Amino acid sequence: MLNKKLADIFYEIADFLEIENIPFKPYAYRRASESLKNLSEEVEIIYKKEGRAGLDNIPGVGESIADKIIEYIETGRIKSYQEYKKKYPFEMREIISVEGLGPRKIKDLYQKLKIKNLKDLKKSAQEGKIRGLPNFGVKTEKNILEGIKFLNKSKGRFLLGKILPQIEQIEKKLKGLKEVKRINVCGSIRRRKETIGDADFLVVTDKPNPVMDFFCSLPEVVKVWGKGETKSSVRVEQGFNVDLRVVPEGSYGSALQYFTGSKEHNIQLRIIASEKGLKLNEYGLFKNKKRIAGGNEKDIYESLGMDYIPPEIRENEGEIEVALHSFGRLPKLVELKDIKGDLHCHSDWNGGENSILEMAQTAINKGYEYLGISDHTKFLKIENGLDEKQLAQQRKEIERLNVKLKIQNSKFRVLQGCELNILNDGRVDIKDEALGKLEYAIAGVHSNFKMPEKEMTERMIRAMKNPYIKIISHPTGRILKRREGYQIDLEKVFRAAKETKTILEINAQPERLDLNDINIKRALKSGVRLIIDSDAHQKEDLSYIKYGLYQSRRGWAEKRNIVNTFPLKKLLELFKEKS
DNA sequence: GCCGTTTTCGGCCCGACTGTTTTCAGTCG
Repeated sequence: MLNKKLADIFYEIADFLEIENIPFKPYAYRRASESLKNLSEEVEIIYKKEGRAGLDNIPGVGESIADKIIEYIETGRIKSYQEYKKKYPFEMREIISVEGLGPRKIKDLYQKLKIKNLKDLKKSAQEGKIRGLPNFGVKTEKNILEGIKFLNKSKGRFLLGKILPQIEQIEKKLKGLKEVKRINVCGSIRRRKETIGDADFLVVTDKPNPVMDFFCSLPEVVKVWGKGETKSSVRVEQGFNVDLRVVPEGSYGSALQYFTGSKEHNIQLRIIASEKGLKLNEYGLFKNKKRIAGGNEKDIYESLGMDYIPPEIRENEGEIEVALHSFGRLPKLVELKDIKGDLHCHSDWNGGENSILEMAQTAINKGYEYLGISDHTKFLKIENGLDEKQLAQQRKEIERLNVKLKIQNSKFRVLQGCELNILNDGRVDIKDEALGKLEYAIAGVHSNFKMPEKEMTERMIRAMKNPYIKIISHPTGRILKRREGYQIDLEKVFRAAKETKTILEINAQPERLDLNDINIKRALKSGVRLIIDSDAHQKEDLSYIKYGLYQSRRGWAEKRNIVNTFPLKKLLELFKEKS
């Protein structure tokens, strides 16, 4: 957990340096921060194993930042950071989340009005005290108030699973216009990040006016922030902003590349361009004044001597080096059509909405080969968890259903699993004898989330040693925007998963997405097998699988890494490997 | 503060917009 803490500290130090108008250093600290956040190993372990040299190998970490990391590992604090905190005792990260405020303005607000947090800020703005400050005005004051309101309402980010359907609907409507020649959504939505700040559309059209008119008067639009020939910006009823930009056909590819991001990816790309004596911006890739690429995105990457990089992995997490053929190759990312089944869903046997038959029918319509029913077990009374006897009864129903399917000449099969509860000591709530009669069992932590890290890790590893438990569900327990995951040593969990041949789940519920992208990448590095599961509680939820798929693509997963891309026979053989 | 095969000093992505100014600083993506 130190990595994240240090990443936050360095990010804040960058803010402080910006306040003091110190050039370039903020950039260095932000880079180190980003690098730590995405590190697959904990810094204290690196330091213990390899000492200072190990820290020095972390990109963006040099002498001075290594010193600070060591200081923190050894003393639990960083002196220079504490001094900054004392000098600028305001809630930087809290206030900075207000749109339009950066470190410098925040410093002015503190020094002139003693504003220390969002509450102070709101009060001063409401009392009209801000408008009189140099470089502030009535409009800034008003924007601050609106910014605070927005923050309170939305906390700034939205789940991809809530936004994407809405955006796809708007895209479809815009596509229907005869004036629209090309359209794409870009930004973090195109990269399929788990949470989204806002949405951007890019459009090619000869007649921007009717397109903008149509866009700004969509029924879901509740406010028009601005409307012009090249850019319009609206708020939709769900509370997020959508921008639409019109770009010339010849710049469409470079604009798409630029507005898709990530920012870090783009910075790196521009550096590569400049090393080749080229200049890259949203209008194209230029050699001197001549545009050598821009019309489509693939040409940009190609002209820079790179393989095309799928949007989901454009995070400057090594994809650029690989695409440049410096080492390795880009992964051939898993696709939705590769998915052959779903092994984590719930039926009406434990209080779900739909019968096993209805769930199976939906799975058949999706083109799946198999569906695993994995209802909760008895410890979860609130979910009507099944006991050994009920599992046996359910088995009969599933067998009858499979016979019927066979008669209909369908190759589709329903499997019986269950979702066990990992008790405090790592045992589970169903007897082995009953587990032996199922095709597989999933196990997950559903209670006592606040256990200390060591105990939680041992708890989960003990469950993985159970030969009947083939899959661990939602391995970190996090719920987006609501709760952090449990304290758990994932490196140990990954190692144990590999040793015990236990599959880890990528739970595709939009608010879970657990494992997440970073942990998927780490798990794959450890040689762990993964599965994407919808955890559907009703038949419609089976389509959540795509959010897990996006997440696994962001984690560089290939088809071979994801076991529910395997045909049934191979999957069952895999289960037998562990026994 | 970091980085490096034109490197151990000198450069660090870049353009647009906003709100404040009256030529620009700060912020954003």
